[in-house]
Amino acid sequence: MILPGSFYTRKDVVRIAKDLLGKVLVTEFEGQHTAGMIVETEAYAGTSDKASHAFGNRRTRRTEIMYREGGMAYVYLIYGIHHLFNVVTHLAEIPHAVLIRAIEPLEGIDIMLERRKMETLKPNITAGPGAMSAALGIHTRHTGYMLHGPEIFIEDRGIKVPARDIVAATRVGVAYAAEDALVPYRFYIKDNKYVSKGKGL
DNA sequence: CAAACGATTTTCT
DNA sequence: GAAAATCGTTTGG
Repeated sequence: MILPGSFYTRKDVVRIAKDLLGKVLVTEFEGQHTAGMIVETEAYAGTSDKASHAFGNRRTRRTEIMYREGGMAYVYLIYGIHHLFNVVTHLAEIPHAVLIRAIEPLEGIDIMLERRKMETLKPNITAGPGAMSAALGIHTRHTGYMLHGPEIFIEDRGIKVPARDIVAATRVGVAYAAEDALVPYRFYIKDNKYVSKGKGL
């Protein structure tokens, strides 16, 4: 089943980040169906989190989407090259979000290979937020899209991830965030080949 | 209006 | 392991 809005509007962004592990992210762009199981996420806890774009209640055209009600996509460009896909959470006016960092390909693998210009299926096809977005065809133009379709949605297919298989770690690429770089807001499925190799602290 | 920079990936040594 | 690639957003004049 497709996750309902109530899944995203909960107030505990860390809990949502953990709950998203094992869910299936699906995109349907121009008739191209691709899907993968989420294996790695990071939580960004709004105005008090120095690693968040919304730190200090900063509202700009780019971050405005995080102040909307949970349940939509926030996609932005990083390093001028990579598109990163986030899920907006919490209620309106509270800018929380979960970054989806990696998935395990399930459907439309041939399409992903083509988008990534790869010959064979290797873990790095979707290991890492920029790579994953490229494989699924996600672009900054998709910011604001609802996460219950028709083009982007996240499903619960009954996959259960045992608590002992969820690993908490520090977030990647946020060393500038001082003490907030130390919080264990990154979650991934233990021993999964598609988890990115990015280093926390 | 100009300048600096980043929630990364790839390539080359 | 280190460095380059590359551009929209943010910030300062």
